[in-house]
Amino acid sequence: MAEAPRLTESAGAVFAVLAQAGRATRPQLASLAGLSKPTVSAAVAELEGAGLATHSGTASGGTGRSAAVYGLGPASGSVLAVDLGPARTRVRGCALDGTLLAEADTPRTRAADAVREALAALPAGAPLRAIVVAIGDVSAPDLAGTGMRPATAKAGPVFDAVSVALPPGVPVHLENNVNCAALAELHEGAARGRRTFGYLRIGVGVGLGIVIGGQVLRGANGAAGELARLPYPWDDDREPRQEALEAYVGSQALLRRAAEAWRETDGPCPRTAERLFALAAEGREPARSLVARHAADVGRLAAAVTAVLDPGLIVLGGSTGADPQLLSGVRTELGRLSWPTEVVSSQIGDLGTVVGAARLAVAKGVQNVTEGAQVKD
Amino acid sequence: MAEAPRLTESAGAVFAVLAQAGRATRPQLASLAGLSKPTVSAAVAELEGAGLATHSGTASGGTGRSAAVYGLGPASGSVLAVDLGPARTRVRGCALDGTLLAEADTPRTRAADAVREALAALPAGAPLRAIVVAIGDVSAPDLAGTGMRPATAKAGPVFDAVSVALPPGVPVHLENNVNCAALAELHEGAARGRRTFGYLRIGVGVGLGIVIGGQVLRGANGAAGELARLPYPWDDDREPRQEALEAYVGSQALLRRAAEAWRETDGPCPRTAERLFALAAEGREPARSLVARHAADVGRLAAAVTAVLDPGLIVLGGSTGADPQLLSGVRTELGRLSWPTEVVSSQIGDLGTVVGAARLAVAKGVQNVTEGAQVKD
DNA sequence: TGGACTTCGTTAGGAAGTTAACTAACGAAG
DNA sequence: CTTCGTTAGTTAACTTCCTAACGAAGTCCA
Repeated sequence: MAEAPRLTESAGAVFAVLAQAGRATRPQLASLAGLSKPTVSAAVAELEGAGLATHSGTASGGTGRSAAVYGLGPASGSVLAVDLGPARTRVRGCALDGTLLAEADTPRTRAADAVREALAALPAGAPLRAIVVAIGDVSAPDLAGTGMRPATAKAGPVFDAVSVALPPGVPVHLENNVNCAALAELHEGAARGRRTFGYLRIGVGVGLGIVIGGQVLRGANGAAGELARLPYPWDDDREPRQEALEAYVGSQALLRRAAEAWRETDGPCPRTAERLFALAAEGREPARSLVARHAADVGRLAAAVTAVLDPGLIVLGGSTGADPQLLSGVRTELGRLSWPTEVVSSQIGDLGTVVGAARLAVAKGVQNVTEGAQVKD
Repeated sequence: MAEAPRLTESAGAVFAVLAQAGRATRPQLASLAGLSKPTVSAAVAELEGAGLATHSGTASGGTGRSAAVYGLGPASGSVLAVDLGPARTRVRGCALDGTLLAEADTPRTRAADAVREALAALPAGAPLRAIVVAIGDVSAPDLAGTGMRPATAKAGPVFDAVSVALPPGVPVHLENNVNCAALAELHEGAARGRRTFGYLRIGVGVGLGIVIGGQVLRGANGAAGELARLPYPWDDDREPRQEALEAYVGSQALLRRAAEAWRETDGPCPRTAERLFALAAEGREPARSLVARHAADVGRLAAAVTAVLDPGLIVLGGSTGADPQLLSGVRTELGRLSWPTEVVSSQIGDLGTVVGAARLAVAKGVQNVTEGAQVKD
């Protein structure tokens, strides 16, 4: 790769806000970046020269002279987001303004194919600036040196399988899938406009994505939000066991309790959480009481989060957590136990993880441009 | 008050690092503030003119020309820290470099006297730039408008009693006492050099001060770290009750359990937690097993914190929590349940709260100088 | 069609800070 | 006592960005 033409500080700032806005006029860029008009003019000229911005039409704002509109140029390049989900692998390629450029979706086993497919669909001439891989595991610094690796064996093999398909020389960032989904809620979901909130995901397992001041909180071991480790059961005369909480509040446990509670007269016992919730929505017993009970359990989980963080907002997500049937039960239990805290359902479904990973990748990619060099971490 | 002579940005930056360092030469200021020598020279001249800095001797660094040393000037003023503790009220007046200028300590009932005493001992000519009041309560914005007030009735009356003694026109900041103690550990205690940790205080009640990236985390309601609201008891067949945890793990509960476990042959039953710990230190039963049990309980509390935050370090404080006898038991239980997390005992005793409040007040005071105006929040 | 008005973008002058080079002051070695 | 190396502080030229003012290019309205 040729000499990276280092940008001046103001040009970097303008590029960052241009990427965020997608397309903008010079006066808009000036106000967004907090710079003066002459400085923005100079910066735009610089970006245009480097191919990082292009003139893309004009905008007439009713009265007055019409302004030139700028968008990202071809040299700005793209980023890649990979969600190594439990069942499917989802890949997205995006421009630095967040535009979707390529998409792929395969079964987990064909993860590398999905990556190759998406890479092939990206524009060839421009640089790939960052890769974010979302995994259902805590990640740790790679012992070898530069990169990151999943901390446990859980996500290791799939990650390795995908790694071989990734182009060399591009910074790869590992991120927890719940954290990614939280970012998706922050940017285009139920937590838009917030600076601090918790994204509580309830499905087969439980997890929490913490956003404080617009930033994901990762923790010293990248394990912040790993609620499965909350002490449970916990009472004067009971010893907590490791990971017992997940076995209790996860969807497996929900189905197990359904099997126990179900009578012959209740009809066929549901095999999936979705089916159980559907029956509950029809008001059928014992589905309804099981779901109500589940809501109280989730409310307690939320109370544990609130007791520590007091985030002000909790977004419920995940295969069982996102169901609006839970909302009132969760709110009641949380209100009973803890601080006034808003509770809403996720607005983004299964795609949350890729979407959030793409947001993160875009942010890394923009950093890569504005800081001129490879971005570490 | 006369026209506040607004400082230039660089002079403000230099003042901030000078306050932090206490005394420094111009080259030191340049490197600390990240400014060039000429700029620092200009800034120092500006500060000296405003009385915010004074020449205070020279430092010869072995070889080469000896540099002029500067310290804070008389116009830099002072700040006040007030700890409204459950038994005693502690007040400290400090210069903006942290130097202790005045100190007072009275029973809780004579809080206003302590404030007046300390105020009288502060230099008269210079402005009082900030007041921080530490209380054992969550604080909320004052309904009247500008200030803050304790959120519940718990600390309200004492706060009002102190308020009348505070000079008008000085920004008052309320802060939770546990958060203050956490700041003390951060700056001059067991968490020195850390950026993120949790300060777990166990005494009559339980509380957690959270420091992330050197900043105290307050939460949406100022209630972050109010662990008393953790769901407890919690099991498949048990309903959590509000505030039940504090009644269980607080020192009252410890003494209640001691009374239950004590036999005639064990000698006199201890009336205070200190006495119980002393007996345990001698290896006497049942004190030893009660303390061991308490350690496991604290470990579970720590595990709840770790599951949410993964802070990497937990500092144990408070009347029972700070006892080193707990350490190994807490570490064992925490290690069993959660992530690798360092656990150490507090290095600062009862003074932690005032010391931390003073740190906070100094920070506010420096902001007050560099930003020229009243600092809100 | 031609002001009147509004907004865009550029030009000119100034404020603030940086680098580079120079002078000033101090200690130690000859 | 001089000389040399080292560090402090100043001066000068240059960079970057801002404010202010002006010319350019639109819309609105008679």
